[in-house]
Amino acid sequence: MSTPGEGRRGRQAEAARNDLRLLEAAHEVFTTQGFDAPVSAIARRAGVGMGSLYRRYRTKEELLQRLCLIAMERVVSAAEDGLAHVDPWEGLAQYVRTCVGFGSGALAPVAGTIEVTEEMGATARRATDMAGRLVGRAHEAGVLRDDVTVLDVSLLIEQFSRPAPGPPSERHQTVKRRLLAIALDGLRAPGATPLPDDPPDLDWYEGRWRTGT
Amino acid sequence: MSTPGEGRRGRQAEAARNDLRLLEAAHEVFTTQGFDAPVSAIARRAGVGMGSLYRRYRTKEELLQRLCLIAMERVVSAAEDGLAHVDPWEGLAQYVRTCVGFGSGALAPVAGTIEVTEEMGATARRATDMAGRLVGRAHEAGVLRDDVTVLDVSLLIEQFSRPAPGPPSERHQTVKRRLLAIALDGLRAPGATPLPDDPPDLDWYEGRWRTGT
DNA sequence: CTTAATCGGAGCGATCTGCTCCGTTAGGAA
DNA sequence: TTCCTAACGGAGCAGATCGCTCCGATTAAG
Repeated sequence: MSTPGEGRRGRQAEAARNDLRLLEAAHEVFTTQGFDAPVSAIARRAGVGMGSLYRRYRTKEELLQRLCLIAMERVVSAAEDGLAHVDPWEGLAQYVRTCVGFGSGALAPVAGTIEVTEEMGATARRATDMAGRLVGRAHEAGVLRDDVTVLDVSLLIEQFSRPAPGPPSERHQTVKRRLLAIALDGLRAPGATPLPDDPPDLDWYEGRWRTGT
Repeated sequence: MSTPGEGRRGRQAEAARNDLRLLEAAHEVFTTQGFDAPVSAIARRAGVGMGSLYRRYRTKEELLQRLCLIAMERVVSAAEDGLAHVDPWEGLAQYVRTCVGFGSGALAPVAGTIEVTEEMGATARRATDMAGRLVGRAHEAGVLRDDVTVLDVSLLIEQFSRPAPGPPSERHQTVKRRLLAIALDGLRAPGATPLPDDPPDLDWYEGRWRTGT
C-alpha cells in the first residue's frame, strides 16, 4: 500500500487526493443509492467538479469497473489476513466480518450490467480460490458445520453487504455487527438442523456476471 | 381471506382480479427494482393498462401505502400463526421464515419517503407487539439466546428481506432459505460468543418512518 | 509575469417519469 | 339483437433528470 500523492507535490498531489476521495464517494453513493445514482452526486460528495471526475474516468461504467476491481482486491487481501490467522475459525470469522464491514458484496447488483474486464475476472478467480482455501481449512479443523459450502459463505457475505436504506449511519453498522455475530454462531459445527435444499451451484454463481447473451 | 371477485361477475370480476394482480406486480417490481421503478413497469407486469392502475390508486404514493399496509398485515398474521404453535421455538422460527419468505422488510427503504397513514401506524404497532410476545415466550422457554432483543429479530428479518439483484429466481429463494437456516441456528440459546455493541434502540427503530423534520 | 495544467460547474441533448385523456371493448338490461 | 355504459389499454404531454461536454477561473511551476 502506497500513500497516494507520495512524492508528488502541488497540483499533482491534489489530483491524487481527489482520486482517492472520488473512489470513496463513489463507493458510498453507489452502494447506498443504487447504480443509477447521478454522477453529479458522487462529484459533490467528493468535493470535486464534474470535470475532474470525467478526466479520470471516461465513463460511468469505467468508474464502476474500477470500483468492483478494488472491492475484489480488498476481498483477496482480507482472505490473506484470514489465512494468516493461526486459528482456522477465527481466521474465517475475521474474513467474513471484514468483507461485510466494507460491503464487499454491495456491488453485486451491477452483475450483468457492466462488462467484466480481464483484470476483474482474474482477481475474482483469485478471490474465490482464497475463500475456498479458508473454508476448506475450517472444515478440516472441524470448526465449520460441514453442510456449508464456500458459496454459502460468499452469499452470506453478499446478503449482509446489502446496504440499509437511508443515509448510512453508525447505528446501522452496529446492528449489522450484531446480526452477523448471530449468523457466525450459526456457522459453527454442528448445525442444530441440516440445511434445507441443495447447495448453491458454481456455474450459476459465476454466471450472474455474464452480460447479455 | 376472501376470494377476490367473490359474488361479482363479468366486468366487476375482472376489476377485482386486476386489483390483485396489480398488488402482486407492484410488490415484485418495487422490491426488486427500487421505488423509483416506473409505474408503467408495474402495469405491464400486471398485464393491465395505465388507466386501470390509476383508477384504483390516485397516485404512486397511495399504491406504496397500500403495499406497506398489506405487508404489515401479513406480518401480524404470521405472528399469530407463530403464537398458535405449541413449541415456542418452532413458532418463532416459522414466523421469521414466513416474514423473510414474502419479503416483509423489503419495503423498509421507503421509510421516510411516504406519509404514514393512521391505519399503517396502528397495524405497525400491533405487529411489533405481537412480535414482542413471540420473542418473550421464546425467552421464557429458554430456547432463544437471552442477549437477543425483539428488534434484533425484526432487523434480522429486514436484512434477509433485502432482495437479490437481477430478475427474481427460485435459485435465490433456496439460497436465502439456507442462509436463514444458519442464522436461525445462531439464534438459539446459548450463543457461542456474546453479541457485540448495544442492542438496537426502539426510538431509532420507529423513528426511521418519520418523514422529514 | 507567463504558461500550461488542472480545477469546478453551468448547460446541452437525450431519456425517462408520473400521470392524463380518450378511443375501444364488452357485460347486461330491454 | 341492440344499445348503453362501466371498465379497459396505452399513446402522449409536460416536466424532471441524467450522462457528459465545454469553458472560464485558478494556481503551481518556470
